[in-house]
Amino acid sequence: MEGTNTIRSIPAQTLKRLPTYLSFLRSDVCADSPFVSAGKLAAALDRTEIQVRKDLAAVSTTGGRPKVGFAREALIRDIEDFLGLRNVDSAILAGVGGFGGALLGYNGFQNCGITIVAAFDDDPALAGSSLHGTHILGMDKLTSLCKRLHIHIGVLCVENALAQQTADKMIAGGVLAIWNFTDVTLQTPEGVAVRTENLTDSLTLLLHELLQRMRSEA
Amino acid sequence: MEGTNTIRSIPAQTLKRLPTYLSFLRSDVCADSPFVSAGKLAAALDRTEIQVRKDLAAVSTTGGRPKVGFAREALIRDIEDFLGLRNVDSAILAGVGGFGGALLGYNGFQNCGITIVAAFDDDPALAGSSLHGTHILGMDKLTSLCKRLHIHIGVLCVENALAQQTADKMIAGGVLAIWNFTDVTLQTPEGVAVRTENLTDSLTLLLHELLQRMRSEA
DNA sequence: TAGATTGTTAATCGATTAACAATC
DNA sequence: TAGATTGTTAATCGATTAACAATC
Repeated sequence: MEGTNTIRSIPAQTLKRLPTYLSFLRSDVCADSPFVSAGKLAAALDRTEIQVRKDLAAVSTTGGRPKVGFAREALIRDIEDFLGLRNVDSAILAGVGGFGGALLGYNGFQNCGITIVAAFDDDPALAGSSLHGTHILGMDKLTSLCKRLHIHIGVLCVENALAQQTADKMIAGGVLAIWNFTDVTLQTPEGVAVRTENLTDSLTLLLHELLQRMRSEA
Repeated sequence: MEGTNTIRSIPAQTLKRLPTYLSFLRSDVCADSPFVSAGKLAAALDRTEIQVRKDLAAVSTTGGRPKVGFAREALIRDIEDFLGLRNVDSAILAGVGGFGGALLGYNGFQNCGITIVAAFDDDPALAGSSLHGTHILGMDKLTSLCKRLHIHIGVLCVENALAQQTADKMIAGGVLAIWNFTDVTLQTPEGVAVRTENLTDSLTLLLHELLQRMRSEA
């Protein structure tokens, strides 16, 4: 119960919003002043001021100054620390078709301190080539390479039918976090973190919203 | 207050889970039997049985049969109806670089009944060409084409810096639903539905989870 | 009948919002 | 001082879970 090393725990919903705050704080829109108020963040991110204040209170170490706001730089550092960023890490990517190929050219990895050290694909025509500066290897090399280089992050962009087995290969290689771009709900052991970007589900929800609006308009 | 035409309203969190149920029900794993139990869904999708039962109760018109489960086909139809799918609709896509290009080859659109009728890009080298069977036009044509063809859905894949202004063009053309693949929080009028796939935020949360697990392991 | 499964009502839990106090 | 903004405590709201009844 004692000790300062305990990991602070914050509401799950607050956690989800932190990256949004972070990217806004880092953006040009904020760069003009060394201070940002909760109200300004709220307006830009389309949330209530009270919610933003509470969220920031949960992670800010220095707190804000009445009438002034939060020191931008300090707040950025607090959020980064809380999220555990500022760690450079390596990752591999499986499935270079369509999406996977596009992701190899995605800046976001660098912004998050991630380097894609290799990509894998079943297509023999691709093995040996490289894309956006990343080498492509056969899928059979995935597990061993992850083991050898102690890779903990895998990006999964294969077809749905291959999703589970490819995830299994990653896990066998020691991967602990999977960024899942397939539409499959992966079955993984306890220790493995999975984040699924299910585009089909997401599009479905957008269409639902559209339809509702068109209905209520009629 | 009276009348059967009122739109049923369900919890927001239930709504979010419906597409997941739907895609599982449609999948091969379910095809062997005409019935599915809440327990089976729960196990496959990593949720509690009680939650699934409550969610299904909210949308199922016929209800389930004790000891048997829900009729698969009927349940699929109920969810589709509720979500307002089974409407064919047209969409346009802006920004054919990286992601946008990959999305043009994405099956999910057809599965959701969406046809991408045109793509737009600022790069003059691309205008006039086509990719994955979709014509690419200059960005200046976006608004007028949307108006002319009564397009209501826009997919936004341009660079962050161009995000807002491109969204504005879509809205000027009558687009009512934007699928946003940029990292920008768009400012849009009331009537417009926006769904943002902020990959950077999502990756950030995955890294956070990874770090927490590695910490607690140590 | 017994057992599996659905369906519903009540209890708990967590998140958001509101109200207000504190401070520069 | 007055006003803007933060910070905290209490009230409301919604979602999840638990308990149990209903049914094939």
